[in-house]
Amino acid sequence: MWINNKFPFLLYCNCEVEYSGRACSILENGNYLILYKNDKSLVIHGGDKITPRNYQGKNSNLLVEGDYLISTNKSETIKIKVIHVLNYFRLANWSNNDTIMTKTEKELVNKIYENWYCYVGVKCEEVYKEYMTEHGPVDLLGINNNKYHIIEVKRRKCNLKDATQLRKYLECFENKLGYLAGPDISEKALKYLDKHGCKFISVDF
Amino acid sequence: MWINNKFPFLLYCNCEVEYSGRACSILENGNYLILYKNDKSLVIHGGDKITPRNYQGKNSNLLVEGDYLISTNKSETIKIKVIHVLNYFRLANWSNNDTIMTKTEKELVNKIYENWYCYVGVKCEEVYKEYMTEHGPVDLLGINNNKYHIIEVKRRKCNLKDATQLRKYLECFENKLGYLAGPDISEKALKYLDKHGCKFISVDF
DNA sequence: ATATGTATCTCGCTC
DNA sequence: GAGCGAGGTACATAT
Repeated sequence: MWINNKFPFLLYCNCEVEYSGRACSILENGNYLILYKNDKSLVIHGGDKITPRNYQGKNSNLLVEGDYLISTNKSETIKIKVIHVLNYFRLANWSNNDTIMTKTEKELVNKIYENWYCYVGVKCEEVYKEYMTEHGPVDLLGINNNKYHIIEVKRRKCNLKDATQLRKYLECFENKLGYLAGPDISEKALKYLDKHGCKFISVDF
Repeated sequence: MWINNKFPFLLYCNCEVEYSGRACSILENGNYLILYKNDKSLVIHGGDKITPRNYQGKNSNLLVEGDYLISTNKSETIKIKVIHVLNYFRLANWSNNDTIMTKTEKELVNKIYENWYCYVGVKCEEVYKEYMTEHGPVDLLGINNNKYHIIEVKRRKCNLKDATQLRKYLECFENKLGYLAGPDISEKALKYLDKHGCKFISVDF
């Protein structure tokens, strides 16, 4: 057989792919790159784009039936008809290290937290990070004289969706003022904030 | 040199990766799989997970400087220090075909559109798909006796975010009734709908 | 080019 | 396991 049960492996081949599960899809005949990883996740990459043509999450099962590779995971199935193998080898000692990120949302949250008055313009007796509400945790909450200052922080340009997310949190308080904080904001989002008496805070790295 | 300027190619190697751009990241030394595709996109895959450890969008530039691979795209830079090449070859005739999907949100929208009374329970003189409002297009809008029936459709289980999205659209109308439609709904989302006088419509493939 | 919304989102975290 | 939010989201589409 052209495949053994050793993994992780890489298979570059001419094939066709059928998927059925949450959705359904067909990938017509062509040359694609198939990876079966350490965590038993499966990805099928085409000649362009970053995202795979098809995939299966970790702990998927893979078995060979004649010329077919059959991948199953819960109620999702991928059927690969392998017509011609172009390249096949084990990816020995493939590393599972993760990328360590900086410039995260947490950094921006801390920046506002450490320089509260500078960004919010109101001195608060109490300031909380990740304050839990009925609708989930708010990034920042400051309390001044029984008035609640609620801040939703984004590390990228804020959009309309972010503004509505803020509003969701505002519903949890009575005497309140809402803020959306980030490096930039879209016009629609700014208008929405204005309309609902909320403010935008410009904060960057 | 261990690399020529032919692409698309595949490189399995021991390396370290540094990224700087919208964010910053470091990937410590290990064995990773690097793909440079037809569209000049770059992906660096680790031994687990579906998503790449690092990537560059289409039309990125790639050049070799000694032992370093330098990828640039607009203001984003990836620097790969290649310590040892484990495998390297061209991916000749790599196909750019896309997966053809079925069971999409559009199908569900059409299903409700075609069987309006069956799902909504109200006969409407006018029914529109993708009806444009100040806050963007609503999936479905039905008008009956000057009352507006607004439906937000999801192909998967509906959540709280979906319910708040619906509410955003409702702000654009006066005499209105809101609906969230999908195969299933989370408890919190259902409670939220209830609280705001909206309904859930169960629709499936 | 910018803006907006979807995704078999994926992934991590919390309950 | 379900639910919720972040993401250098990526990607398609409309403007």
